[in-house]
Amino acid sequence: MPPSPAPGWTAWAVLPSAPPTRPDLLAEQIDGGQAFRWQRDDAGNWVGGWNDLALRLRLDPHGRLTYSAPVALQPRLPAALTTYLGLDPANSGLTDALPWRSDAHLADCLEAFPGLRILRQPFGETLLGFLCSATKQIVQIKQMMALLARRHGAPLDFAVNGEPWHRLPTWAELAQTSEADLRACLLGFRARYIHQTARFLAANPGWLEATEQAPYAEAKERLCSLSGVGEKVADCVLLFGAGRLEAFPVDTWILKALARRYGLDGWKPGQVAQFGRAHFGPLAGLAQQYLFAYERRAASESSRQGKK
DNA sequence: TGACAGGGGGTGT
DNA sequence: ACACCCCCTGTC
Repeated sequence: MPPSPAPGWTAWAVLPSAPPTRPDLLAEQIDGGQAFRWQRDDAGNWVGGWNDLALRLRLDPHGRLTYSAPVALQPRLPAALTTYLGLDPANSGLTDALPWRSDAHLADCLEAFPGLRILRQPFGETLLGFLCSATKQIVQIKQMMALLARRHGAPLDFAVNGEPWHRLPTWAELAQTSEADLRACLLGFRARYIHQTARFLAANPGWLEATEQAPYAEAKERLCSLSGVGEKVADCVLLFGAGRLEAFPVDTWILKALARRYGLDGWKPGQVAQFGRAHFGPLAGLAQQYLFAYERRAASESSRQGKK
């Protein structure tokens, strides 16, 4: 039996809470390593989602962010989208509290990516994404997420590029999935981490919710007790999935960025993290995202130049 | 066009 | 320090 036809999508509507932006900044915002579920559709729009929500995004000719969603989801938008994109009023103007006045490099980064926000994603989905991230690039992590969703996540009631759209599997669903089936989603050695974490979460109802609510230090300690979660992954989950802007994930990009821009050659991740918290303050995670974006762009520009 | 390294947004031992 | 898995990318 053929799938039922996809219901209609709403007309494109402006999201009033989003300041005008540029295509490259929108790409950095939703596809720059905070989230792994956004892709282009046949028309070049962004398509993505979280939980049971999915929608399309594009900029209108004035650079205003517009969205279109399956009609059934319309009542829950734009509030959910505003929160997801980190555009709630409480998050406005936070960059001004960063020490850019005394840090010329940070000032450059802020200027290069005006309006960049920390996303506010579902906690459990963020954990899944970053459990997959070890020694993987964004494109590969997105591939794992897409396979996990297609094979183990519930289909939602609409199609993207002619394919039914699936939400990510819940942790309860992952607990029912064999490690071999996870491996088949190109997870490699990460399959065991996810399998073990899923079993643990299934055996400890409420544990994830309590972790999300806990104070930063306690939440990080709890996350680090999970299989496959170290300091870097824990900080990513807390930053991008719980709005903890004090979390300062140190990955190889940040290691390189601080070595090069702040003279921290040879410093170890833990030392760099300590420097970050001391130098950038309680919003260190926000600063981190700007440094990260800046360093990635610099690397891609120099590699493009290096080619003939 | 097709192999073939090399390396990749870490964690665990 | 290394292994872990294995896909992507650049290169020949």
